[in-house]
Amino acid sequence: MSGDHSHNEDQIMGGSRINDSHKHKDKYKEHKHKDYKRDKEKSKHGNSDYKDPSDKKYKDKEKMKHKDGSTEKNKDKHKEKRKEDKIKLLNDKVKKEKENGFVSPLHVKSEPEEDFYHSPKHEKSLKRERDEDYDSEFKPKKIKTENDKKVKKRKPGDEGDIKPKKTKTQKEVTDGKKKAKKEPEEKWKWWEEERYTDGVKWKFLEHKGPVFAPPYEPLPSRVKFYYDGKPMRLSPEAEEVATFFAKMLDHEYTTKDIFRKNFFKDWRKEMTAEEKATITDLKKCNFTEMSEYFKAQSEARKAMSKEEKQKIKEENERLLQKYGYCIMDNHKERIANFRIEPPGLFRGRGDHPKMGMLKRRIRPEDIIINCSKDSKCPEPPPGTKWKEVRHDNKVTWLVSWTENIQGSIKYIMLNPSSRIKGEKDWQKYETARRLKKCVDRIRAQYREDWKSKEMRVRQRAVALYFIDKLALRAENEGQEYVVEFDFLGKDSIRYYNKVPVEKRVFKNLQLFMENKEPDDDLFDRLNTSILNKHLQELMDGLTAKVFRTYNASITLQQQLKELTTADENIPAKILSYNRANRAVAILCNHQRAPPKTFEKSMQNLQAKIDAKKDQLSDAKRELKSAKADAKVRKDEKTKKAVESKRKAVQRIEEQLMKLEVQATDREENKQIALGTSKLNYLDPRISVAWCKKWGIPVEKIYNKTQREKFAWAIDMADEDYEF
DNA sequence: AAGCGAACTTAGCATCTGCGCG
DNA sequence: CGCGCAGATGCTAAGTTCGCTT
Repeated sequence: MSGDHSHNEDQIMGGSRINDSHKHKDKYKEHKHKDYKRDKEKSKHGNSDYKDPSDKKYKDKEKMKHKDGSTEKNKDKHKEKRKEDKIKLLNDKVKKEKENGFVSPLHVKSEPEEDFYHSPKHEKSLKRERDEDYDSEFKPKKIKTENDKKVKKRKPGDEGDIKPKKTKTQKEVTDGKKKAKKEPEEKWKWWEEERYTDGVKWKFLEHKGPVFAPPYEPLPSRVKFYYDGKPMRLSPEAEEVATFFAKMLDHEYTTKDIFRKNFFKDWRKEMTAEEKATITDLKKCNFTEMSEYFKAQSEARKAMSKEEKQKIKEENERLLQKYGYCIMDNHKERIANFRIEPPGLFRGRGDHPKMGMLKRRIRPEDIIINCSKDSKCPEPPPGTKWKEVRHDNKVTWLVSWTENIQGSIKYIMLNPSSRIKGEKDWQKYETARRLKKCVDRIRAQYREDWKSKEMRVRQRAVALYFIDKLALRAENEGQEYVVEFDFLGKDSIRYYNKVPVEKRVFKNLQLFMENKEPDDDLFDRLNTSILNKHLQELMDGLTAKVFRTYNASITLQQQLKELTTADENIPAKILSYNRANRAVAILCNHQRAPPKTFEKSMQNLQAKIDAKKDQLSDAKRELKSAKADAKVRKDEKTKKAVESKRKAVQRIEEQLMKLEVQATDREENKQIALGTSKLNYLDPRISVAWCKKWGIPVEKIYNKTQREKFAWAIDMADEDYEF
């Protein structure tokens, strides 16, 4: 593997970064608000009833802001501002501990790796993409029929026999027209089939439509709402919205001004004229009875008998069976989210200006159905109509609607285990593998470009450097020049990192800052469109996020190689795996708040360990005495006793060690979330190969859902797979 | 060529589930 | 045989990218 830089332990397991970077509630105090400039008031889309005057105001305000910054030309700039990023350059002659030795307190807007995106399109047809993105050795086409290694080849559609794992569900599918085809009893290996090459996503698509949120059930009349101390009966519409608020009473955000203001405004819109006249001050509203009622309800639900619970479960299962699957091109596929999002109060992440707004109930009239012409089109609920039925096989969604908060479109799509998602995922990793082949060249080039006389090129090159390494790695070159990043990234997760950079990069950054106000764009000659065009020239299909995928996967592979020791037992190997995974998660800044129960659960585990230790010393003592006994008696029976004691000791030792490993793992994982990288950035074939190589059951690494998503990888990767 | 919207991926937290334990 | 917890799953917001439009 070529030019991957290796990380030193410090950086990977790194102390300060993680500690510094967990989210904290008051981050906005320091960071001001996440600036929601991107909010573009799309509400025009037929949701005018929710259009909110204050939104407009917000928008206008935004505009003004933009104006004076004179930086409003492109999207990435919006983003930069929005994030309120800062890069502080610090001259690190001052050692780490002296962090206030900033040479230059300049605050410059900058971007985290993925912020330079945004490309112009380059017409790359879907078709081409498909074909080229797969590495030839795994071209399904080839595999298509008979090939190969372990696969007991079978074409989908043949009669089955493999363990009918999914049989039950599969059976029913056949009710429709697909009957003839006889649905495969075994799992369908879509990865062995020919792919579409022309942007077509499917030929046949049939489904039952979405499941709507249950209608509102008015509160029993004994549950009162009080206004200004006096009980008040609300109209069902107003009451429903009030219950949304009541359900959140325990949450901190019901105390936030913006939240309350937005809620109150939207709530009033649902009120009758009289209600509106009466209820003019949210502070005078008392929702506690409602809140108590819901708490009681949820208690009651927990206390339900198991028959009742069973019944609910069965009902859910029925719904799943009916609505949770579709038929796409002769195969029954699982739908990811077949339930429409229920109404409620919007809670954006971070300091969202729209928090508290009413997210309205979606009705059939809001829904667009997508299915094939020759399918049985889903029926809208009696007495209603769909907004539209279309037959667009160039997209993958089955149902869509426009949401009223941001005006964006929401979709119902297939599960990650489906062919359509899996192929795309596979393709993503193939693109990253292609990057592997030319990453040295690309790196060499951007380093060269740091010296360019064209500002544009320099900026592009520095940006690319950050995209490549920054979030993902920090090289240790002398530590003489350090850049400090501090901004809010996706989901308002704080990104905080100090990165040693090469001198040239540092100097360039200083240059970029010359003659600029702290609020100006650091990369003023760069936008995502330029960058992306450039990337596209460097490698077909290259976009900024490919670097993330590549760096994540290559790091996993490297770390696995480095951390796995042949003579370790399985739990120890798994710890190594998790550590490798953790290195990636840290690189990608995948953090989590330490689980609320973390301390407690750690203590529990420690208690178990202590207990196990006691048990072990007991067992050892017994072994000893058995041995002594055997020495004297020398009969078969005592010999046997010694043997069994010995075994017991061994077993307990093993258990103890397992617990200890578990404790280590958990501790190290305190504020790291492994799931995201595992699911989205790590080529699953690396993990599968590792499992095969070391004889680790793949279940130890991937749970059921993950195995379903990565079925293709589990099936096709052998132990010498190399990313 | 920039701006926008559609489509699709990524993300962390909330809620649920089922299993091991007392 | 219920309880509590950890891990699994659900949910939906917030990203990226592409390509169309103007």
